[in-house]
Amino acid sequence: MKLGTRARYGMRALVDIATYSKDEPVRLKEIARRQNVSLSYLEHIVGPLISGGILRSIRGPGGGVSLLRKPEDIQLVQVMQLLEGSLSTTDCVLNPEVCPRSEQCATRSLWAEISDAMHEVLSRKSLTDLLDRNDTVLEGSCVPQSFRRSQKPVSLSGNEASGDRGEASCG
Amino acid sequence: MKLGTRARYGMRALVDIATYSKDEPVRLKEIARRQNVSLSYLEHIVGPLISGGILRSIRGPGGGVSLLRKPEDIQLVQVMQLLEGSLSTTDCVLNPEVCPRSEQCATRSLWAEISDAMHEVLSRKSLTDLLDRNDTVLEGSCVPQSFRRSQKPVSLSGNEASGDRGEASCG
DNA sequence: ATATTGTTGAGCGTTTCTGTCAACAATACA
DNA sequence: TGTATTGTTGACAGAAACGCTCAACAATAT
Repeated sequence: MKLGTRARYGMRALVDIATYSKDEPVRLKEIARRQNVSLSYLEHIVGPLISGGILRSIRGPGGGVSLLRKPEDIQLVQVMQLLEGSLSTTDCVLNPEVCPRSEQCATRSLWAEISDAMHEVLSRKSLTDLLDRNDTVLEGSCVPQSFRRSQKPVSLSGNEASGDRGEASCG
Repeated sequence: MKLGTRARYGMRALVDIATYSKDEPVRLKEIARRQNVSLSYLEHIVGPLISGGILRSIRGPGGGVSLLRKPEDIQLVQVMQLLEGSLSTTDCVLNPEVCPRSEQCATRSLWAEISDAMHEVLSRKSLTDLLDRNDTVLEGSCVPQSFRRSQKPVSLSGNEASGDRGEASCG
């Protein structure tokens, strides 16, 4: 039940934008730099937030992305659905017809309750709830997961293509 | 945030055992048949439940698995942790030290709240809560996900090794 | 002994995830 | 108009996770 990088990076990007976009849009390149995410990847993460009506984008010099609504009007449940897709823990929760046993299933209601619990937490929250904390220190970040797994990734042929960033993700 | 088959099959196996093991243990082969899961796979799913103290196993003829405690004493939160591992949505929720930004992270507390919400639902529930429903109809089940994806799995060289089971999972 | 049943680890094919690259579209500005 | 800048999109690739099978093994009953 671990979240993917899309949800984690995407949510942090939103916080970043809300923090640094006072009147002008924020360049993706800057978000990528501050959040230690590759620009190429961030573009794909931000895409759904734009088409989903959370962000507005402006191309060309002086362009970037900015919030389409005020932070208090951005529901995190919508953000999560755009970033991660449906929040339901099984397909049968949302689409009972995919399973002939749905009506009489002993476990389906449990999966539904778990899904609802997550949904409820996110329904109660807006982007503002992530900004209340006084951590404007968005620069610097976490050791990426790959660094925590094996003792030595060894980095064959001295390739440090992703390692030279040094740190990237986590929360 | 979809559950894997381990959680789904494992939970259904527990319900199956609670239903069909009145005094004698239940053979894995029978659970596998009723739940439409392969025996080989079920063995691996059941393993953690045995080592985790949920199930007792007896080898040899007349053997099988049975509940080590009464259903009302089996907390679903423990079952889930054995089947799925930690319920936390990110590593930093449980181990803040994996991430230097944990203390000041804008998003970490959100991930923690979601994790807690799931944890709380499962903490309130025991296996009994899955047995209350009068669906002893555990036989037959769902169309496996692989059947819903492509139109035709095609089954190269007429191999129906897993296809001849016809249906398997879902809830 | 032998058949039965659970236990464990290795491994394999597929899918998903994470991320990169390249071509492209739109805009600002000279 | 042209050029640099910025976002948009799709194809793709490597890595990891997932789902599952197989085979060797251990324990038990008869």
